[in-house]
Amino acid sequence: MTKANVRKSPEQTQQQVLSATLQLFTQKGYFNTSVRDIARESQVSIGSIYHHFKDKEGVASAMYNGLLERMTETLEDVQRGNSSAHDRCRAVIEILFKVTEDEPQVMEFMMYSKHREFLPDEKPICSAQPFVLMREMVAQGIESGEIQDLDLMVASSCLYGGAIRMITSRLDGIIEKSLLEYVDSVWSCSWRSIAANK
Amino acid sequence: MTKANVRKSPEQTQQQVLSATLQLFTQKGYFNTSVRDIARESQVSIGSIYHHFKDKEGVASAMYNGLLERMTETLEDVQRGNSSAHDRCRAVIEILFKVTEDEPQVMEFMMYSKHREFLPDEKPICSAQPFVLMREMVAQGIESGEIQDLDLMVASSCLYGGAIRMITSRLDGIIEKSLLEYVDSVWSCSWRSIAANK
DNA sequence: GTCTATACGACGATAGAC
DNA sequence: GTCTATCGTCGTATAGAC
Repeated sequence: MTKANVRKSPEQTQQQVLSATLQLFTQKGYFNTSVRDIARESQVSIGSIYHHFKDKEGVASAMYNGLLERMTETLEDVQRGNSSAHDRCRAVIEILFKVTEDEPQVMEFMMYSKHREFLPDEKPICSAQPFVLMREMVAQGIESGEIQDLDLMVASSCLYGGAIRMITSRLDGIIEKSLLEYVDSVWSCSWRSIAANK
Repeated sequence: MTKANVRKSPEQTQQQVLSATLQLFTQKGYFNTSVRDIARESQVSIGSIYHHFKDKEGVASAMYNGLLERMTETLEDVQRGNSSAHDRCRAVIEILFKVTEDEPQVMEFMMYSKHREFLPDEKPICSAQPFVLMREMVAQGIESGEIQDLDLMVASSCLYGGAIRMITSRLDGIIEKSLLEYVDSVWSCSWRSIAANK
């Protein structure tokens, strides 16, 4: 009775902090967000934040790696659930559009922040696991003959580049309708750009 | 003799500041760069910097708008120097690759920083003049029948998206060769993705 | 116009009680 | 594990001499 006056589990506390942090970082950016802001929004005291995370950078790092991991699992599901490069890559674009619509902050933080400015020890995002997986799908398509025998970076950039620009445009507010309405037309352009001639 | 003890023109002083600022912002980011840093690197005192620019944000703003203007002029040249959408858009991609190779900091600052975090009053970059021009070229191509009758955002994203990803990958160091070696293959993919069927 | 010195506030991080 | 109060640092911006 003396100790357990608060019913929050440690995991719950951490999750509250990470959730508030995601909101704040995507709204105002890392440097415009103070640890005090995080404490206020998450209803967790500064002391507790520093107890659970080494420092402010530690909060950002935990969040970043958590989101990368989630995204990696999603992409692994896509890989398992489809057999051809064509179907896999299309499913990837559909999933990315879906996440953009359902959790725009997640997409914003993953694809659209300059992590190196506040996480100097992380690899650039395009070297991170999800992007590696996306390129692997393209590589398999080249091997199987579905995709033209292009340089891997060229093929990946052309296949995913259009979709990624649609995502950033949507996050910037210059596309008003849901991205899901554009899946078909974007995909048919993207695939045509690199598909082997039958 | 009493007044003119320094032979620098005001324009030169401003240019020194802007040049040092571009280096610092692309190396360390806006928030990791202090006005003291700018003063040291540009050999201009803090007082003079605040005399010429309203504040730190003013320095960033002057630099950003200057670069946007330069880029706009370049694209207007491209527009005048070519007649078909095909030739114009190809020339745009070639110019963007060239700038990336010759002045990577310019490209980095223009396309790859989160301006809204430190220039909250600026429009998102994809609404800025150079991007508008790029989309206009696509719109003309749709009108003339060179390009399929797609949604303008879809067509622009697919046409330029591959090239833009090549640029960011190059800036991130995951492409080692000069982008100029990739112009032909990127362009043939990009154009194929949206070209009308003859 | 250019400079140096300084005021002022905010932030990250810690100490230490509970 | 959680909290409040506080410390020291650093960054922006200004004042005022030249």
